Amino acid sequence: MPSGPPVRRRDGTAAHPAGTATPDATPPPTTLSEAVCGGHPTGRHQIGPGRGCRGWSAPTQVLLLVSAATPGTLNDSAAERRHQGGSGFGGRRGDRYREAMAEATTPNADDLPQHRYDAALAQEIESGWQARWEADGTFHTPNPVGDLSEGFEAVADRPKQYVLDMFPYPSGAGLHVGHPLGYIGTDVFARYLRMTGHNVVHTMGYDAFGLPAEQHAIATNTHPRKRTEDNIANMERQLRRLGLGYDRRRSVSTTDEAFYRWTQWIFLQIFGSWYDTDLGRARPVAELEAELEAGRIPAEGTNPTGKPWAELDASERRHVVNGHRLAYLAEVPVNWCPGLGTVLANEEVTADGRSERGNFPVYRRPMKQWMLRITAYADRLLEDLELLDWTEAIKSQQRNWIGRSTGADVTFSTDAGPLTVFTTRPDTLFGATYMVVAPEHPLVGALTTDDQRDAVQEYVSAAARRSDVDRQTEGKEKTGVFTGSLATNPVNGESIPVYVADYVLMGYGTGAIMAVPAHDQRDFEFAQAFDLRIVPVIAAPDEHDPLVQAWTGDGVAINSANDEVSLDGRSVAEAKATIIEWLEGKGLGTGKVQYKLRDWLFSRQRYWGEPFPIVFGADGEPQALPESELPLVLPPMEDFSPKTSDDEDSEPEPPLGRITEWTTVDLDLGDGVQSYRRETNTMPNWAGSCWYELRYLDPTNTEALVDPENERYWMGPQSPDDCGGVDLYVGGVEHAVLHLLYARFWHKVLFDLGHVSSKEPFRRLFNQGMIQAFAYTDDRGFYVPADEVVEVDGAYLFEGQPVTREYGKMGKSLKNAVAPDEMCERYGADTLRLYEMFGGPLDQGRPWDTTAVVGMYWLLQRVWRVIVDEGDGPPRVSDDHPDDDTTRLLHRTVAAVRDGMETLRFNTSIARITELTNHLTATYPDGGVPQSVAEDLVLLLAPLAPHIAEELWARLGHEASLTYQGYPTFEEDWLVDASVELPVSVNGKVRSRIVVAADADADALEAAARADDKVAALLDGATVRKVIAVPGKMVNFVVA
RNA sequence: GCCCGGGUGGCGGAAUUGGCAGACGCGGGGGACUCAAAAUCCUCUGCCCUCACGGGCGUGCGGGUUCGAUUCCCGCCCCGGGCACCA
Repeated sequence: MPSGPPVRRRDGTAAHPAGTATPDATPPPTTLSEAVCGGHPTGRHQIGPGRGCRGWSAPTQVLLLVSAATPGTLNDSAAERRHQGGSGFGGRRGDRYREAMAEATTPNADDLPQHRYDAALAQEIESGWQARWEADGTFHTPNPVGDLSEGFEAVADRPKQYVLDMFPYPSGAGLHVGHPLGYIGTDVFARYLRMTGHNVVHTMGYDAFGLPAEQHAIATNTHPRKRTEDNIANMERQLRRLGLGYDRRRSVSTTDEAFYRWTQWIFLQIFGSWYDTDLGRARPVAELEAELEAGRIPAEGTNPTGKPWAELDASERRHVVNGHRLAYLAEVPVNWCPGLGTVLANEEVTADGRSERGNFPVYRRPMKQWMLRITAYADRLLEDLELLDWTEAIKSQQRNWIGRSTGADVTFSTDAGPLTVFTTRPDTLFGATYMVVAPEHPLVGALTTDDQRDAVQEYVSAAARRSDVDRQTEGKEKTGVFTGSLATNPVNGESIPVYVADYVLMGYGTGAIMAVPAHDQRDFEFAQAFDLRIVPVIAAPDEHDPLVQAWTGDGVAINSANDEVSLDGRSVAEAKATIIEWLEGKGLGTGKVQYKLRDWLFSRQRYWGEPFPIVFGADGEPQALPESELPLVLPPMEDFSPKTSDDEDSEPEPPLGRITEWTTVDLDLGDGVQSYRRETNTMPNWAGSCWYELRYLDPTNTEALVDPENERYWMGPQSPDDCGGVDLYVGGVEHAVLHLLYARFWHKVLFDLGHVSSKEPFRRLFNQGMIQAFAYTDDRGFYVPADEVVEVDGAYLFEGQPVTREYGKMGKSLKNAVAPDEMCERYGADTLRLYEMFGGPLDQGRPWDTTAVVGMYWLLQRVWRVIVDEGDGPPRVSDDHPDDDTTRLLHRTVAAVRDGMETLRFNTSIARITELTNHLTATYPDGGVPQSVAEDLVLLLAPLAPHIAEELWARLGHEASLTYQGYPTFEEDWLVDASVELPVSVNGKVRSRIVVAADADADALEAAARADDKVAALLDGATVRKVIAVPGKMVNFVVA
């Protein structure tokens, strides 16, 4: 390890490198094995009396790290610091910030202890250690191979852990205290893992393409790259200040050319493959071409000429192959958002038909756009959820979005030809009394009879005019028109009318349904409105009124038999199986699985995104750019604003299309040099986040997106049934069906093509809660700055006027944001970290309460005082052995703190550390805490409050950072008391307590309980019916 | 409407999952030290009755299982989130 930055003594007289002994001091440990007390990683840091490694303690060993980067602060005396206004306010019970700020200067600062842990000292410690960690590369983690592999052999035997945060969009507003909740959580966990002997990869990057940067750039007339880089720099500064232990060499931004080169490369892999449904995986299109050559029949709809492969020309063949690709161009109904000037994915449109970003209206229109065939993976995306350690909430959202339904396709005959429907209830086929086709159904024209033509045409065009928004807001009243045609029910030969109605959607199933009003509520409502027959075919319970609503529950089939098959008496499940078998035998239908998931609309008409590595030849068919052309760099532009409009019928115009010198290019793609037209759309901002976790593992690799060996080491399956992936992924719940579904899809494509060994990108997902805060409105309903509101006798006042309190998201609009920088200045980053972790389990939302932060500040001050003499600064620990009470509490604390760490319930760890600290201040009011106990306290605290822990560790005589120090361990023997106090209850009510030996058996417990005065009094004269004595738990007497 | 979460003091939250409800912290009350303050420390703080001793009630509500329920079962209520004419 390189030596640290210059180290200053507190009085500024002499500088020594960290851990270097002052002349009159006992030398500090100099070798690694000495310093780590038994040797990390496999060795455990033993606590308790009698362990071999004694700490080193000398009064003159007063080391304080000061940032090398801020030499100006080196000569600040404590007194000077105290006049800078930041100190002296945090420690007064009951103080409010504003009062503290008002008395910026503390009277007679020289009287204050020189070594008090106050805000100024905390910041000095923090910036000093942040600088040293950075200079030492403390959090650099080696890879098995490649550029970052130096030093891997030394850690190769450790278990690995990949701890990941959802990387942020670098917003211009900067962070508020709600943002880093998850980052602090992963940092605490990663630090704990390092101290328990793991090789931990942990870093942070930026998801920087997207609309806000572009919109802001347009507004301020700067290039989005400039804006993005400024925001990233600011965010890095804010995060650095929190002491987050990242391997910064691994940081990436999705907007880096070196990064999006590989985003484009992955797109080419997707474009270059097709989904083989027989094998259930993606394969390169070259293999498809070989199979087509060998006689494979092209997939339905991919060969409009109908000619055999051998007779197709090059362009026609290209068209056939393009129709199979996982990335394809298609004219489909898309979400057109004129207000943003771009199309959007289904996932980016809200339920009421508006854009998730900007809240502009979205219209469905057919347009030719890039699609990714995520539907090919619907089954695997659904099934593999079972392999994941995710919350049920997120899994169910994904299941819901994928929307798998099993049922059957059934074909009815009509005069216009066969009409196929999808149904999940083929068991109710005998109850089908009419049919409905969607207004957009291709058979509508053919089905419509002359006398119905006017009515149908009017209905269809009215439906087309209405946007999805209108259809939704009009409620669920059923409308429709009879087409004039009849269809034949294949199971009973009945003629039933065919209607056109907009409650049937073209985009799901076949766009046509068989209607069973007795057993489907929507069909029931339509049948009521149009006076259609309702034939029950499932026996409903007596209390069900068939005239009020459909019976959709279970039951036995009735009225369901023809000459060949009878469902009568069978359950729903049996009836389904029976009728599907019959339909398949007759060629009238097939069992079918249907999904709600649609293919992913992947193009955007925006500037600030990855350009597609695609060109179009003379035949208009898309072709891949050769890999040698990557990265295809986003060309510079003066005016990159999108063409926005409020006109629903406007046309998308990608900004890149305006750079005529860029849009055409001469290339040789195998047919000699020809002129090609570039794709001018860009990728959606989800592209980079679909794979960034892989790039962290090998950020400098120029040969591959990630070296397979590095991927296998960090993300590969750990056992035969393991899907592999990141060991812990922490982020907000808002990405349940966007990023998390897209990333899984890309990862599975890369898996199929052999680029990764893990089936899933994120093995374990943890959703951190959101920090919310109070906000206040005045009598006009306007928000007032929350930090200027005061509480007086339960009322809230702003500038003397009463205001109304609300509770909501923290942010600019509610004027209730609190910046982490402000907390760092008032208390230090360690206090902020502790406060954020103390609020509750990481997955729970919580209110922000600035007045409560001080509790954690006081805790750190107590910890500091346990170890450091506030007046002169030397450690005030002793070489004494701890007494048994202290040792026992220490072991219990260690056990509980470890448990909290492992379950991500850091709040309980902090509570236990507080208890230990309070015990030490009470037991050793005048100092003299045994050094071994002090060291364990510091190590316990280290993942949570790393700066103060490092500083105390150094002051206790250790040279090396404690980052890789072994975390304290406990011994079971110390967890049990010799005697325990147990409750004694009579008829379930606790009446007394007895003290017995911890291992007392049931008889001994009962005897001790009966001997208790209070219990004896209660039992006197009563009949004891039963005695329950549970050793180690309690005694209960049941009396008459 | 359907699907997921979740309801514990004034507040954030603990409780090894069937065995002392309320750890720890904030807020609040009282006190020590001090000329006074700051800093620090001690102490009380679920609700109700009682001068007190003590007693009663308490984990959203109502039932049930059990010697014993915050924990398990049944039925409701409320809050948060997601989906929503998906056949």
